[in-house]
Amino acid sequence: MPQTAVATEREVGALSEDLRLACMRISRRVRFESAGEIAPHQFSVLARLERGPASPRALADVEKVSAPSMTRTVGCLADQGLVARHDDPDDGRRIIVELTDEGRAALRRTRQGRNRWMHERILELGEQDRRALAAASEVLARIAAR
Amino acid sequence: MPQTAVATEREVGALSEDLRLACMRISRRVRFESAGEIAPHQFSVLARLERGPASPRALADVEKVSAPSMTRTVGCLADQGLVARHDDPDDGRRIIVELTDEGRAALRRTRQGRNRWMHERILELGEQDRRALAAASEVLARIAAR
DNA sequence: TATTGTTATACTCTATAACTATA
DNA sequence: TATAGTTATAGAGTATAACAATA
Repeated sequence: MPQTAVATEREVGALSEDLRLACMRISRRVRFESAGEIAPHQFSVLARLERGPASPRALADVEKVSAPSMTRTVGCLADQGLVARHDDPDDGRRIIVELTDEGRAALRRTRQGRNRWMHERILELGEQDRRALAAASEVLARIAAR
Repeated sequence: MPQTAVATEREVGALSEDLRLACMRISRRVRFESAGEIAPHQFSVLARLERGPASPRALADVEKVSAPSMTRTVGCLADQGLVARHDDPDDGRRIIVELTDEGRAALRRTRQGRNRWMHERILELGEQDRRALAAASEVLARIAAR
C-alpha cells in the first residue's frame, strides 16, 4: 500500500487507467458469471420499480430508451409475471406498472447471483487487502455518483 | 478509512455489493462518456490486434463470438480503414488481419477519451482519497484477473 | 474428412414515424 | 393541441445452417 503521495500528472493518469480497466473487467466478469438470469435492461427496470410503481413513460425517460422499447420490455416482464400493469384511475391515458411478488423474488435471486462472484473473491483476500478495498469502496461510490 | 477488521459474513457481503455496484456504475459512466467513438466490440478486436496480426477464426474464438459475426466486424473495421486483410501465404484458407496506422491512432484516441472522465474525477479528490484508490487499484486488478 | 471464411436467413434489442385514445 | 401508449417498420448486432475453397 503506497504511503507516498499520488499527485503527479503521470501518477494520476496511470491510476485512472488502472482503475478504469479494473472496474470494466470486474463488471464484465460479474455479468458473465451471472448470465442466464434476467437480461440487464429488464433487471434495471425491475430495480427501478422496487422504489415504487411507475408509468412506462417515466421508466423510458429514466432508463434513457424510447417509449416503444419500454412498451416491449414491460410486455416481456409482464409475460414472465414479474410486473403487473394497471390502468391509472386518475388519467385514462396512463398505465401503472408495478412489481409482483414474483418480480421481487426474481430481483433478490438475481442480486444474490451477481454478488456471489465478488463475495467469493473477497473471501480469498487477506485482511489488509480487504481493508484497502473497504477504504476505497466509499470513494469509488462517490466517483460513480458524480 | 476503517482501521478495524472487515471479517464478518455481513461485512464482507456489504463490501462485495458496494464494490460490485461502484464498478458497474463507473464502467457504465465511462462507456456513456466516451460514446460516439468506436463501438465496444470493434474496440475489443482492435485492442487484440495490437498484440499482433490474427486470423478471423482466432479473433472469433478469443472474443467469444461466431465466425460470421467476426467476418462482419472485421469487414466494418476494414471499411473504416482501421485494419487490413491479407491472404496467408502458408495456408490458402486463412486470412491475416492486422492493424493499420490509422487503426493504431484510433485505438490511442479512444483510450484517451475513456480515461478522461476517470482522470477528471480523480483530480477532484483529496490526497487521502487518492491514496486509498491507489492501494485498492492493485487489489481490484488482481480480483479482475482471477 | 476437417477447417477457414463467407453467404443466407432469422432472432433480439433498439430506434423513428404513424396511429389511437385520452386530456 | 399535447401527451401516453401502441403498432409498423427498419437498422444494428448476434446466431445457426449451408456453402466454397483449401488442407
